[in-house]
Amino acid sequence: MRRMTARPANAHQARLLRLLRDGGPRSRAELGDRVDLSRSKLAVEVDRLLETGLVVADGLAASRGGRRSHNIRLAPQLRFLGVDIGATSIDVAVTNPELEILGHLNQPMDVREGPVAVFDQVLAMVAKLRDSGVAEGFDGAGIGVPGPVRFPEGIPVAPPIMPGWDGFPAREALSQELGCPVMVDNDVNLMAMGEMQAGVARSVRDFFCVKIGTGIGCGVVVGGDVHHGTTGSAGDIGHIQVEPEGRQCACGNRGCLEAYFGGAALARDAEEAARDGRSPELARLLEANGRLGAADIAVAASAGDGTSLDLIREGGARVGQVIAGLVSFFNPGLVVIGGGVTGLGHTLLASIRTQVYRQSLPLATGNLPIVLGELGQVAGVTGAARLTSDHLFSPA
Amino acid sequence: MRRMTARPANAHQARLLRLLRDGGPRSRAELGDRVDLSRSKLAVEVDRLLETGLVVADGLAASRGGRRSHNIRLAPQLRFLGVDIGATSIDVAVTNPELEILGHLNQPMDVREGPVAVFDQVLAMVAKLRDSGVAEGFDGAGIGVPGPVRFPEGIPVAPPIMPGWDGFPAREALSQELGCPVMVDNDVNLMAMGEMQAGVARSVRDFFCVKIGTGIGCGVVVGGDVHHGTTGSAGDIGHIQVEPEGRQCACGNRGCLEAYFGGAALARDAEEAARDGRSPELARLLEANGRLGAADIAVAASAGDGTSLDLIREGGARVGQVIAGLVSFFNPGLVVIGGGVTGLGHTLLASIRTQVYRQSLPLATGNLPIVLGELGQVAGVTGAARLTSDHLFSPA
DNA sequence: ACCCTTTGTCCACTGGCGGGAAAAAGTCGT
DNA sequence: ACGACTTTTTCCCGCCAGTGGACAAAGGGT
Repeated sequence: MRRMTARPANAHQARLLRLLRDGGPRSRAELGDRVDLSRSKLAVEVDRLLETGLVVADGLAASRGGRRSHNIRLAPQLRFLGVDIGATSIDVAVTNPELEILGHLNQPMDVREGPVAVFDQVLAMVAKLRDSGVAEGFDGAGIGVPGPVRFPEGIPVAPPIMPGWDGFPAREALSQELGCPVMVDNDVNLMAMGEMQAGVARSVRDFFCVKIGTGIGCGVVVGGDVHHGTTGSAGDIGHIQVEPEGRQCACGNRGCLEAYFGGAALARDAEEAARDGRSPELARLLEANGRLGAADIAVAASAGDGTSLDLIREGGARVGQVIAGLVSFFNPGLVVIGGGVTGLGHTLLASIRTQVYRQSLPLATGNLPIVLGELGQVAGVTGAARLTSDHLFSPA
Repeated sequence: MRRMTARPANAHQARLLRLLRDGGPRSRAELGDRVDLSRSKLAVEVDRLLETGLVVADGLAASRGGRRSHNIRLAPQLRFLGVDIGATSIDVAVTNPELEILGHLNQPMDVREGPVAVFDQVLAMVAKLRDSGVAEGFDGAGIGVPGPVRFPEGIPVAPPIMPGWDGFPAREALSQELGCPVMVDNDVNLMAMGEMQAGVARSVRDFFCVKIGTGIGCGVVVGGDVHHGTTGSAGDIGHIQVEPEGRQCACGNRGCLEAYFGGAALARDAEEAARDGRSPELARLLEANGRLGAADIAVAASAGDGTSLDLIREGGARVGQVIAGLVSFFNPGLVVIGGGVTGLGHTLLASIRTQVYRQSLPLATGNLPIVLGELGQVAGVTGAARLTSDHLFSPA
């Protein structure tokens, strides 16, 4: 089970591996066009990578009109594991070396049941994926948890919605179980990495990624790297105040963004509207399901329910208000909206956009796309796989 | 007048030059302790630097008990020029290679008079400094302007308070006049670099620096580098909304931070209080000076004037409210407050701190110092000198 | 067929770099 | 005051990685 995957010996090799990961198989010559190495040097480094087994030669490359050349590709049996632990569910996926998803499972689970129960569940899901034949062992795993993480160590710190996780040595524990290197980060940061790897943020170097799920968080990318902050809590925007002396929030303060928008607040508002009789549509859904969530509001809204539309618009305006401030501060090249509420779709997006474009200065917003994430449920696991592959594909 | 200063040939040399700049003269052996180079390699690189004239040998180093060694220092005749163009005044300073200020001039000047007039004034001040004998020519110059700058090109873009500067090729123009390389950046970014070079932010890698002068801006430092953002407008926090449907702001929106605090708003509020009869103290000062500024409010406040204290407290709370949000987002290791209103001192700081510590989560604020800048008026010019020296001390 | 292009391989030369040894010039103990 | 020991600088040799050119292999186009 344990698998000691080789690591590149130098920055050149690391560069080549990432090129092959992100651009797919190519010939030596095409690699040479991309890196600034002499032909001899390139040949030497590729040969060494072939020796370690990290890459293999296969098939002929498309001809460019001269001597035929063989393609070089990452060893096809490499497997990365991506785990995304959300507040209320777990995603686990296996990818090939190019970070394409080969198998994906999702299971509801409350993170508050604690690290032991959650990790048992994760391991069961991993076993199931393994049984399905997509992987035998893993060369690296990335885990996203819904709270701040002391980054290099991979240890959650003071996570508000994850009692029992504080200081839990997640990285160590899982590394033992899986027999491969493990990287841990905040789930929102991984979503950002996912969108950077395979989603809307490809080739954008400065952006942030707002995830609106049960809570609200934000992954910050500076110069292509995730910004963790001094204590690993960067992007924790759910408790920014949007209303002085506003609603009581679970964190103890008043008027936090999360007290107005995000899964929990939205559900509460919707249920209130259902019981008040303000929205017959929502009342009907509440009757049917026993409780309401973002998905129900989406349904009601698309059925033309005014109350639901108002809830989305008001929430979007609140989020937009916060984003507008952050855009002024950070001047990103892109803002990505993701998470459970993306089902609210264009109503939400329009509302956010209106607010941001109205409140920020033209220089910062002039050419600023605000878009929904492309990857949906696989953003987190893709980012997790990318995190661990970045680690594996860096000089030892 | 034109001066072609040599540049380091590789990253090792650049590293050595910066070590000598920031740590002062040292012997070869002490340099060897700091960089990971073999003795031979180090000797070769130092010899080359000696040949180019960027460094010189002088005097004996403090003995560590063996063969005596000579100190290596940056060529003492190197001179950097730092120019800080504020909204209402210009600072010009000349530094030695260690970025210590040898001569400093300050002149009031309204930036709205346009780039030509301002640059004439700058050149006059430079000439005066040159006449005073601190420098003959310059090896590099850094300029700070009070508005967004397209960074590598050194061109102001759409500066709200600087009509006539949009697109003005500041870098080119000044480079012609001074006969040396010129770097241009936002004045707030330079203040941040200054505090990082010689002030409170030494050895802090992630922080931001809020400058409250006529306007309000913020320099953002990530991993030791200034973050410019996609269009160069990162840190433009003066127009973050702090009050929905609040006061009309000059930018066209309502409720901007700058409409409540910062030099202009503060002066207006103070004059209003003076005329209302709410503050006899301020009325007296208004009578005496014809108008009021931050300094007058500081005087009144320290004389115990309640209205002035309230103004400071309320403004501090508003700034604190914005900073609290940014702290949650960015999770810095330090927040520096600088600019013209630092005269308001501890009343202001206390008010900001209260607000930030109350509104942000403990994980982000737990160990977060919020302090006044150390460098005051020389922060900008020091940062400007650092900017240009960083440029000069990087591989060609 | 012939020529040109592209790709892969080989090899000799160069220059950088590490580290040993010795020389230079101190400190410190006796 | 002298010798032993340290620290620093300088010199020098050998290793080896990387460069770039030559050459071979294997196509395409005319």
